[in-house]
Amino acid sequence: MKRRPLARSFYEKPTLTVARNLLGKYLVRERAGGLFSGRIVEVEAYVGPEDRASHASRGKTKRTEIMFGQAGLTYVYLIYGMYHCFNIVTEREGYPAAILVRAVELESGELVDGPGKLCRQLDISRAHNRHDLTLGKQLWVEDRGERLAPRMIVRAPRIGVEYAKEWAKKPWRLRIKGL
DNA sequence: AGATTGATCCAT
DNA sequence: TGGATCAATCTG
Repeated sequence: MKRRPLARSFYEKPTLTVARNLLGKYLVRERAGGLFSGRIVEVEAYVGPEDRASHASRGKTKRTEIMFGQAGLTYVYLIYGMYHCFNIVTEREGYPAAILVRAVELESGELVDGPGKLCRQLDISRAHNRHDLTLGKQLWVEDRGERLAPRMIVRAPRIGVEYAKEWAKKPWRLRIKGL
């Protein structure tokens, strides 16, 4: 099967637009045994330097500088010393924004619900930090023709960011309805 | 509700 | 250099 990674232009757009467009796309992982993929069913947007829920809101550090970088690259970090979270950088260079992929549906139909479990399942770790998703190697996102009507997308506040006060209320978690 | 676990960040 | 924090998950 031909590899058709989404182009950089897909990611160089307003983060909420990219987030919406990511739902129904496929996250593909290349392993020794072949290709494994999951249909993206839930994401969260982290947008701009003001967003207190975003790691980038405390400025550019060694860890977070990737969020200020080129769209279409990954931001993978370790959380609670145990779990990895997989994010995709969006928008223009210099503007910190990314999308956390929270849940996918495997080819088997199994729902992998939660960013830590998702990374464990697809064997994604910090080794994949700053990986370029537009190359179609090891890890990428592809379009398999699914188009979601707006009414199929449910918006809700982001998980686990209560410390962000006002920003925690923003409905920047997007999920395919019925999952 | 509590424990887990270690990288990161910043101030003591 | 020490300690608080954390975009999560599991167990009870």
